Amino acid sequence: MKLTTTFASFNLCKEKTKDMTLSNEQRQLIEEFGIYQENNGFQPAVARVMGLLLVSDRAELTFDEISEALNISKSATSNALNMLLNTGHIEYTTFSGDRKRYFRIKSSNWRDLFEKKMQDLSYLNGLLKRVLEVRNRELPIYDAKLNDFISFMDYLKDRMPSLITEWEKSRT
Amino acid sequence: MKLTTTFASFNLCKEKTKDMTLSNEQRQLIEEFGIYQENNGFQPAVARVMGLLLVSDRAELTFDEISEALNISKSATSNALNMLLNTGHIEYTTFSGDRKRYFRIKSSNWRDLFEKKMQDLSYLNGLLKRVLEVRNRELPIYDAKLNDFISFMDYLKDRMPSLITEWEKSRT
DNA sequence: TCATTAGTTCATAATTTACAGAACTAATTT
DNA sequence: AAATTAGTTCTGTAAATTATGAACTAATGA
Repeated sequence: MKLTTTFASFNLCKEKTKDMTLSNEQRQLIEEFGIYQENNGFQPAVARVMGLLLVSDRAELTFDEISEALNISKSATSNALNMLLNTGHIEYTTFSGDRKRYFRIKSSNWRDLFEKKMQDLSYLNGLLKRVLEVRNRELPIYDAKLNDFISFMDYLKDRMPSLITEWEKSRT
Repeated sequence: MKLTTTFASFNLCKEKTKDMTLSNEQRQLIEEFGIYQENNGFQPAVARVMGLLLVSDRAELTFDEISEALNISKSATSNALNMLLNTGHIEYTTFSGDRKRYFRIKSSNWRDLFEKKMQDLSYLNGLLKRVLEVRNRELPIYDAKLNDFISFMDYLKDRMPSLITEWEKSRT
């Protein structure tokens, strides 16, 4: 364990009031969120980094803080951060006179995440439409059931913009 | 390659008109759907079995037909079918005087699949609510953004039943 | 000029997974 | 009683995944 807390004499923008110690609930939640995101196709370490940036009291963390908080090697940290940068899940800020990068969850992340889930459903729907085209069932009942699902997905996609508008109105 | 087409003299319920040969488009679609379902956490072979049962001209296929059509071993077939039975994605019928089981995609599968996607979002939302509870951010803007997402997910969940009703009405 | 910082890249080790093949079972048929 | 059918279960393994540690780079600081 290394002491990382430094007392810089001037501290303009970086919110260094909080230190990095995580409560047990925070650690627990990082793991649960991590497993959730593993199931969404993220590598374990990548998923934990997302979790840490999400539950940490500090919104922005440095490379070393992440590496130490999660007890993962520098290479794993490097790999995870670049992964998340490339996929647009995180971003970083810098401060003049400080070589470190401060990583945080991208603010647009939530809307994007939902957008992606919808696009995923849309892709599935495209596949299912092709299924109807290529298969040749004797009984029309099977196609009818599949058509129902496709139709509902299309309906949902159509209604989504107005749903968002309604939601925005509902919370003024 | 083995000849599997048998000409039973009486053929009451089983739709044996079609044989099992798959077109190139069908094979292609099995792979694409397979990859899609791999990304949803299914094992490759399991995902291919789902794909086959989806795109096949025959709605119901036997163990051996599946094994041969996909060129996977009996153990892989057994494992895949039991997996899919346990998770409720497929079911089977039997016919008296025939020891084979005829596997097909569960008819409720589409609604269930959508239901599951929604439950997944709901679980994520639960995690994010806990995130707000355990973390202690200086700047309220971060919590506000997360709250927006949570709020929209809750709204969507509330509206879902009425959306389904509206959709049903819209297609009479 | 030497040391330190903030990472990156590479080779490799440790797991994990996903399947094949063979041996097995339990029921049915010959 | 022997053979066949319709699978299941077990063992081994090839391949893929994931992370580590060490060596490296490029910039800054003493």
